[in-house]
Order: sequence, then C-alpha cells, then structure tokens
Amino acid sequence: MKYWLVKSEPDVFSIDDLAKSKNQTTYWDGVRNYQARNYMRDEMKKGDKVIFYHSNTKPPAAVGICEIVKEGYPDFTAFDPDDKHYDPKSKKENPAWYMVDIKLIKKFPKAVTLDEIKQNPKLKNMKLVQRGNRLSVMPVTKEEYDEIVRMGS
DNA sequence: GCCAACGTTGGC
DNA sequence: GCCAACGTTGGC
Repeated sequence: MKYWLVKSEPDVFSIDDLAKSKNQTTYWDGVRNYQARNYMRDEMKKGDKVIFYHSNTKPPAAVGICEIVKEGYPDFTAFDPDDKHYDPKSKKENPAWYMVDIKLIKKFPKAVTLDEIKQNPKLKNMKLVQRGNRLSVMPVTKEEYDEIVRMGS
C-alpha cells in the first residue's frame, strides 16, 4: 500500500465538501500537471491512503484522510468545452489527463497546520515543505503519513 | 496583493 | 533543442 497527499483550495473544494458528497466520494478532477497525472494514472491503487491538504488558505493544513476507491481513468472534464478544466489537447481516444476517485475516511479532530508540519523534525523531508514545491498530488512515506495522522488525532 | 518558484509555450 | 516570456501556484 502507498500513501499520498493531495492539495485542494478549500474555496474550490474543501474536506467538508467531500463529507457532503454522495457516499463521501468524489472524482479528483482538474489536475493538469504531468507528474501528478502520472501518479494518478500509474501508481495510485485502490485502498491507498491519502492525506487531504488545504492550500491557499489560512492556515494551510492537513485536514483529514481519504482512500483511493477507483484507480486512474480519463478525466472527462478535459473533454468538455464548457468545463473550467477543458483542454483541447486531451482526446477521448488518447486522453492527456487522468483522475482517481477518493472517499473520505475521516476529517481530523484537529487540523495539522503547515507550520506544525514544518516544526516536526520527522516531517522535514516531505515534498510538501521543500522549497518551491507546487505538486498537487505527491507521495508521502508511511512514517510521514502515520505522524500526520497522529498529530491530527 | 505580492512575488518567488516552477511548468509550459513558442519563436528561432 | 534552447531559452525568454508567460501563466500558475501557493505561502506570506
């Protein structure tokens, strides 16, 4: 099993939005970055655990955990000219972009802020806190995952 | 709102 | 294939 972290701007889609979604499940659409695409298309497997992180908000924080319930499939929002995430480069016969489905496991009783993550020596190697990191889907180690879950509980 | 960091685009 | 210009991300 692998462990991941995904970012979302809560103004766009928050963990509470996920909690309100049908079956507390959503498709993780709109990722338009090749490295993140590769992770979703090739490496995320059913049952993998995912830290849900709120970016571009005050304070930025890990706010809960989810799991992968459907493995990589074409991001259909790329095919729709009326969709915000439309990308004419992506064709149905050769999709450029992929997504997965994630289901909420739980919202943390206590959000783990970016500041707290930075201050924890066990978490100093996370991609999240490395300089200039902009990846919206990234792998984390089991140790990092467990530590963040512990801090959020 | 600012701006550093980074990915992508497109002219050459 | 280089690289300047541009757009986006995301913390502050």
